[in-house]
Amino acid sequence: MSGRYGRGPRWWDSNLRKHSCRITMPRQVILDVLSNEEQHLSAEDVFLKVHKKYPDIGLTTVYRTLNLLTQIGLVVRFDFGDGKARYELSSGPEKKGHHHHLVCTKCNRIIDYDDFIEEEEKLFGKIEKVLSEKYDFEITDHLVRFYGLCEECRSEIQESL
Amino acid sequence: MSGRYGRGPRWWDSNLRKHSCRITMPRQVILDVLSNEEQHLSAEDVFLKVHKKYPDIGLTTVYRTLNLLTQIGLVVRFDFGDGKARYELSSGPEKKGHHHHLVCTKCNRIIDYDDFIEEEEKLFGKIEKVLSEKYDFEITDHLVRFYGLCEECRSEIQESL
DNA sequence: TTTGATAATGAAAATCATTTTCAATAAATT
DNA sequence: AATTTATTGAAAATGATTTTCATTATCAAA
Repeated sequence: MSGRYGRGPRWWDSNLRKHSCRITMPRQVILDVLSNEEQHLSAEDVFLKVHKKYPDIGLTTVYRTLNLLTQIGLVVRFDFGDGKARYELSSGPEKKGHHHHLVCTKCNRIIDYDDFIEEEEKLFGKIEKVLSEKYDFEITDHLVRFYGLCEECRSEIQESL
Repeated sequence: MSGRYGRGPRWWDSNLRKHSCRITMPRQVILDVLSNEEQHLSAEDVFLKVHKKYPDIGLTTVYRTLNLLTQIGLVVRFDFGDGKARYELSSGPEKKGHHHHLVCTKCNRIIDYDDFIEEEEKLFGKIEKVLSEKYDFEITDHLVRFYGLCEECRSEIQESL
């Protein structure tokens, strides 16, 4: 509810307008939170951060906004299998760019990496080409994730022996 | 509830015993369903198939059993982001072996592929090695998924223009 | 700038997949 | 066959997310 959001226009305004979405305070605040955050936040994480400064913004709106932003492509949604979805800004000046994940199966820590080895990027292009032809499938994106144990969890296990 | 399962012992019996799990009828039936199925079934899918022949087996047991089987490694669980988990036999004579997925973002169809191009397998070994060292992370598994539009959905879109 | 149409919001209720509880039952060991 | 204890099913509980609906704010037009 209420008022206008303090700071000036943002780079995503045009993005919202393009999709004929109104530029509202909750949307601005939620995008601000996302753009100041390097981690993958759940809807509730976003809500809590938003709530500190703007207690009037409800959880429902956070969900609705995250869905909207995902649909128009400003945000990417990940499911890491712990029951709650995570969201991350996908484009714009603060964007992270394409990256892959390391997921610790013990503590659920997620490490992003985008320092691909040279062959990695080249090969994905090639794989996508081969697969599109073989399966008549138009590939638009890919997801790569490595599962295992992070250093901390490994040492915990060591100690308990 | 009730009775004993008709057919003789199965290859997974030893697997269950190893983990001191009892070999019960619901478990046998659920494993039979999974081993006769090439698709990725949701818990409810499994329940419905099981229910046809054994209406006494409840949905709760299906969930519990799928969790158990996942824990002992007989089953792999996937989250494709549509809100329900999918399960698939991971080992044994009928097993599928490691594979990757093509996911249609329109109709949610999932295509499995395991006819990797030569470089693909080689490269993943290499990437895993580099990452384990760089991030001090012990990699045990990986997940690769390509998103896009399957042929049918593409032609639907064509027609609607 | 004010106005008006309508998109967006918040609170509460509804959903939906999955988990927990608990008393009854069946599997394995004796 | 008897005993122990894991497993089961039904119903209730949970937790994330969505829907409903009356109210409010945004933006385009006057």
